[in-house]
Amino acid sequence: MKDITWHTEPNNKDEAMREIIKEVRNCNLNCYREEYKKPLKTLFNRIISVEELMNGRPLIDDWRSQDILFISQAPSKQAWVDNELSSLDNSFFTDFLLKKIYPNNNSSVAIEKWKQNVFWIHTANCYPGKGEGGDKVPNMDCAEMYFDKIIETMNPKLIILMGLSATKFFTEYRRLSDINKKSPRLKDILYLQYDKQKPFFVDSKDGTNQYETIVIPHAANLTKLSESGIFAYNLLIDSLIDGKAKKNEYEFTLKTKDIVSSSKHTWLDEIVYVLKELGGHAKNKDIFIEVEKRGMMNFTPRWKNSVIKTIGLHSSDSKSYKEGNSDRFYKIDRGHWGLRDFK
DNA sequence: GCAGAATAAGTCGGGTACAA
DNA sequence: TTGTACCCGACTTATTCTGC
Repeated sequence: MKDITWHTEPNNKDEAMREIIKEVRNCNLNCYREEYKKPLKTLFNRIISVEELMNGRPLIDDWRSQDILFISQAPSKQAWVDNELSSLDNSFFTDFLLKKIYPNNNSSVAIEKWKQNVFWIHTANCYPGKGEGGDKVPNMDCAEMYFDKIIETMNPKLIILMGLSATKFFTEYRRLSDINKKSPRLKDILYLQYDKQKPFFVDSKDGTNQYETIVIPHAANLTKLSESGIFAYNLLIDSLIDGKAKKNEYEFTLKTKDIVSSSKHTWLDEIVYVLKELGGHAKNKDIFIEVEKRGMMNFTPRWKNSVIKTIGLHSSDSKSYKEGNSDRFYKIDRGHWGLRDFK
């Protein structure tokens, strides 16, 4: 990770943000230019020439003292050549999102409200070029240069990460809460958010601050959203919608998952619980009585063997101990076991 | 490029048999 | 009664394929 040093006095926030934007717009690294080899056609049959692509400039939102930070992958080709955040006038915004967030306003008022609240940046500020399928996935150079500067200076109330590319910078350095894998799939991130039924947090670079963060899937296919994708958009709309009149104003229905009932209660869980109940240690006979009394488990004809086997698998005092298992129990005597971390 | 489906490989928990 | 070995099925994770 590149070293970034950026210190901002709170009362200089507006000035500092404008400095960052200026720095982005004046960037002369000319990334991805080798990708612009032939003209490209847009969805509406507009032909974009190589010269137009070459003349594009790094694209970043204007500063209006917004308090929400929205991060997506990269500018579209038309946004790039027009040097305008096209997203502000595409159908996803005007026909869907803005209508849900500002149901009582027309499109132009809704867009203006959105612009006043949301500061929009990309993982890459330049158009990354066209790949075999869609646009190429940008590298992390821009993100590494600017994300922390912007977050630390802006101190946003909420961060919205749209699509896999936007999450990559934060998962790469384990800064998205509850995500321990280095490159998780977007699907898994969305499912975890759905499972928790609440947003994530992104840690600041120095770990002293946390920013509430919602991850949403790319909006290209709203009709094919998974349940976790629908939840993500509900969470977003719920967070952005103003005031208390927010209920029942959007179409998605939130289905609450019964997390408790889906979590599995294993023999290990049961034995640990029972040993705690029995004062941190007990003889097998007493463990059996307590387990039977609780009636939480599946009692097969040989269930007592399962208890003994499970203790052995999780005790380095046993020959059955399996390397890599948690070492939860210690042997006091034959058929007499204690719980290691009992206090 | 992205997401979902299908498939393969690996891991874990549970059940049973049997020896000490 | 206790401890261990073996087997099986369920679940998780990784990889590949396919369609948009």
